[in-house]
Amino acid sequence: MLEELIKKSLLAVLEKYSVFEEDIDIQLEKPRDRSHGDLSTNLALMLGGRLQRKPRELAGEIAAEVSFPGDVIESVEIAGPGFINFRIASAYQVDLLMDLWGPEGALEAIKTGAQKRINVEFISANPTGPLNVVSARAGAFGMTLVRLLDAIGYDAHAEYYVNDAGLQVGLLGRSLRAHYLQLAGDEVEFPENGYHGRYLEIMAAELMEQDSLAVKKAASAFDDESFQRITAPEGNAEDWRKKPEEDSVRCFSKYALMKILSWQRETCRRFGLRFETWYFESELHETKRVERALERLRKTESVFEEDDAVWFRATDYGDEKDRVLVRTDGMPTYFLADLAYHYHKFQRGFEHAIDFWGPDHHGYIQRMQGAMEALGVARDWLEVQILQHVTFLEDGRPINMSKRQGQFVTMDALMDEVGADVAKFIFLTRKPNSHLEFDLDLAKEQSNENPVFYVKYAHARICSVLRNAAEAGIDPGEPDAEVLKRLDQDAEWNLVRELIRLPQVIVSAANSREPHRLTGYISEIAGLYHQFYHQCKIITDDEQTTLARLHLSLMTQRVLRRVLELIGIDAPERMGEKN
RNA sequence: GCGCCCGUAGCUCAGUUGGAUAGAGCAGCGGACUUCUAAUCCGCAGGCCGCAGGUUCGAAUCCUGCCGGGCGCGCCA
Repeated sequence: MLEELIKKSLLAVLEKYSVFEEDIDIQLEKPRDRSHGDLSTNLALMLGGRLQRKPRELAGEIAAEVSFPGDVIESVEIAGPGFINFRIASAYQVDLLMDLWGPEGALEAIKTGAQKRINVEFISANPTGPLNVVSARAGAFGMTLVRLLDAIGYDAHAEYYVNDAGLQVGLLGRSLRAHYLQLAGDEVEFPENGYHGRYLEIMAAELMEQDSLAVKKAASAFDDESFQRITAPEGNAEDWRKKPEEDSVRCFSKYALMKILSWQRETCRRFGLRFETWYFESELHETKRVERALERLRKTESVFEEDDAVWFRATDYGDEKDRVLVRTDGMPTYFLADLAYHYHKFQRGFEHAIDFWGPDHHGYIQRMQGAMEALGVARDWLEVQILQHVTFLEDGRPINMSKRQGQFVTMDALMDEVGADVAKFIFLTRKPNSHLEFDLDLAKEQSNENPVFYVKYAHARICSVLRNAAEAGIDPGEPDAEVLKRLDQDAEWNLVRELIRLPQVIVSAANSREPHRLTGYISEIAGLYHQFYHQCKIITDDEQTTLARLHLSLMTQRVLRRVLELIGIDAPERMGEKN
């Protein structure tokens, strides 16, 4: 690593001042202003006070004495109040660039994850309706983070938790049943707080037409292992209708759950989300994991009974209040099931777990981590990322997204209107913890001005240049260091300097859980390529120049593809209707 | 009331974890297509980084207090 080398060389000089490695954390950073060199350190400023020296003077001495092996550093200068600025030799920058070309694309060096297994859980929406746009944002973040973690050498596992055992599913069945009975002409009272979504009306209408064979067939959509436990209820809606209310509701619930999960899964596929596991809450109950988790927790003396309920002493673990585990009616709370779920996640051998939650769940973090701690799992084993809400604007006005009102923007509608790629890109331009305002009209009507096209266009433009080269009978072959070293224009080097940042961008995006750094990075790359394209004619009469610029184009293409792959966006060969 | 998040150009947001003259896109104004794709590029204009203190060589960034906005504070999930 270049930075390590510079630090080592600086430390060698610092010994004269009786400053050693353990005394100081040398910081190297890329200056904003390029005239300040490629890398800069503030160490003279940091040491000035301690050594009773003027920082600028000190910087001068250090700069004069420091030396580097090889021809890596071209120049060392002091500037400002005492910064020491380094200029990296262009030949060395070309070497760094070439590292990006191999099959691992210079990423071998950043694979620090040691194949540790990390579970990344996201979306986990209630199975009570189609996925909405909040889930879309979570999907874009979660899936990209999984790929980022894999890229730096972890074994990341995408997981979706299905709350199929709670009261909401019963309410869903009750609502579907009410819709159905209404269609069938029965007098029914709609359940209090029931689901009024149009999708349930449609589902009820479909049910009118379906015989038991059709119902069974609907279940066969689930072929993969995660969904083995999902089956269709026997018979058809007419049969269910005749049953006693409780049995009847159960059948309608089962059917609704099955249908909605098939929608959700299809929507995820369409959005490019690949979950390795769909984990069902009902399985936790069936396998007695909920009870066992409670038993285990009881042994820790952080459980007590009061008012006929069972409580977790969450206040001992940093929470504001103690929390109920088992309600007065003997039913476990969502919290207990969820904690059993996370404990099982731990038992399944994940060394770390990352959950993406909505902002309304942030008050839930303390009790969850507290309970895990009580069970003997380190507090930071579970990491919770809060994703702020998305406000969708249509006609300049926010859209009400309450499911209960039956009026919300679905993820499918979003993909229909703006496309999956545009949506993903926009979601990933903001950091997780900031609110996102998504103007639907702007995204679909003025989609040419969307940043995602800017990046795609840069990629397509490169493809076009390469096609033209091929047509002119030029075969650039593989990028070559000797050829690239002939680059001599500012626009070319601006691009080179940015391209070689790829590894560190990936590392920082992964470790900070901020995938939005990727979109910023490729927007920058795309911009620099467009500038280069305008400033430097690529295919010229000069064979050497042509070759060097084609190689630079190939490198840019490689980097754009790599990052677009991480985000899950298509890199088109040419721009057209579809993009 | 308590807790968490946010406040940066007219709008939407970045700001490399404390660095040098605070950036980009959109909107506005002015330029560049006989050209390897103009879905692009170049230029201009736009700022009390919510306010006030503090920490130090140095603060949009860290600490404290206000102001303003969002969310949470269930034996719901």
